[in-house]
Amino acid sequence: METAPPATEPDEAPVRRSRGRPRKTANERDDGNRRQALLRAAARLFRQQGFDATSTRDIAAAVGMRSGSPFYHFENKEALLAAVMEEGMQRALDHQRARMDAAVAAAPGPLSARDCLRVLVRSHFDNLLGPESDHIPVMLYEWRVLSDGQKRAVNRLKDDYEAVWVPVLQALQRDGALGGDLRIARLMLFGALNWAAQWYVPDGRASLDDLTETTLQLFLKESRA
Amino acid sequence: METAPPATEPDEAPVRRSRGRPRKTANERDDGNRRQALLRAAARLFRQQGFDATSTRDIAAAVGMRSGSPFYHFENKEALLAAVMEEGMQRALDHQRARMDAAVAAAPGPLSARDCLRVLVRSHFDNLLGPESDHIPVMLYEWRVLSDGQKRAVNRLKDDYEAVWVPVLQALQRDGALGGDLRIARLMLFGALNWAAQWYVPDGRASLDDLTETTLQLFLKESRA
DNA sequence: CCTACCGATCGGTAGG
DNA sequence: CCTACCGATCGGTAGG
Repeated sequence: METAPPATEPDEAPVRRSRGRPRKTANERDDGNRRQALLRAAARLFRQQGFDATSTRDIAAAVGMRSGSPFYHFENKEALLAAVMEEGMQRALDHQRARMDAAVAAAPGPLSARDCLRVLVRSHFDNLLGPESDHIPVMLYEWRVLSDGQKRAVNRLKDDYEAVWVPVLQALQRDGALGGDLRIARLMLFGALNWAAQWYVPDGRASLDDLTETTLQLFLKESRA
Repeated sequence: METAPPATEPDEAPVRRSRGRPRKTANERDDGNRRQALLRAAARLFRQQGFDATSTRDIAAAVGMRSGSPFYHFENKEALLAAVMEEGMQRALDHQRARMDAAVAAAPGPLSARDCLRVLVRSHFDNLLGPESDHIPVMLYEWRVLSDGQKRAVNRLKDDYEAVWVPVLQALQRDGALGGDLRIARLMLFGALNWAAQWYVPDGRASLDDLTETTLQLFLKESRA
């Protein structure tokens, strides 16, 4: 069953007339707004209480809807969770790319592997711990709820995300700056970073920049070169 | 309401007579068996499916009980979870101490900080990934379910567990073998280790010894000395 | 520890 | 997107 577009204009539509060209597809725009609101509320509640402990009624109430209405936007509760994760991963990927591009553009010469890692770690902390960043923790801690097909969809994005890291870690290992088996080193690095979702408090003693510096000091040795 | 001891002997009691001194408190012994069976089944199911997704009926069925019977042994579902975590933490602590004592006894001279860390990491992997080791992953991933009082009880054990690590990490940092802020380094180290509960498969390519070696190679630099 | 049961909650739907 | 509703499941209990 697909979600059909609403057949009628809501009668609480804004009274103010649109100037200039007509608002295209007021319904669609509203639809997008409500859908986005649901995703944001779901991400926050899923993170705070867990997927199972959050009822679709909780989510509906958080955005001022009645209990049945979320199912107008999402086929079921699982699909809502999958959408939270996919959007989170897509945004994380976009953010990572933007940060890398900006760093490359800002640097006078080519970036060292060390500099690349700094950018990747810093943007990872943004994605994990920054404002409005519940999506990724939800992905990390509610993974098992997804169906196999949903996992595959999110995994495609995760692969893209990790693909940026691999050559950087390889280069660091070649330089002797990173020890251990590469695959396990990567998993442990992500573990160290992702674990911060469990203990980091934004107003605490350390900023995300501080975390980033500590990460580099902890994981990198002096290069051979 | 407290769980009262059963007023009657179960009539499926073993027919064989006890020789020697009478089995003291046959009920108690049986009680312990059933309680232990519930804890094991609960740990396994909580880990596989999550706390909320596991019904007390699932747990009862797993040990051959009817739906209401777990509540003879545990006041409620939360208390069962708390017991799983407390037992897991207590056993982990015992295992850690035994491993350390054995290493000290086996060594010809005093243990280096590096050797201590190796023992601690290795025993941590046992606790996290070894056979019959669902309790600790459950503790890591269902923490938020506990009440404040339950958290406090488990935290006392966690503090004891971590207390063994702190001087070792301090010594390594003094030697220049460990970089970064000490508190954050500790959290990141535990993150790297604990994350393995998400990806490690026992029959896979790496043994727990392999994981331990990679951990040391990844986190430790050459000592200054 | 079982039998029999209850009240509450929940995901989801029909129909507008 | 709301109203009204349903079937299923669940944690937990009384009484033996």
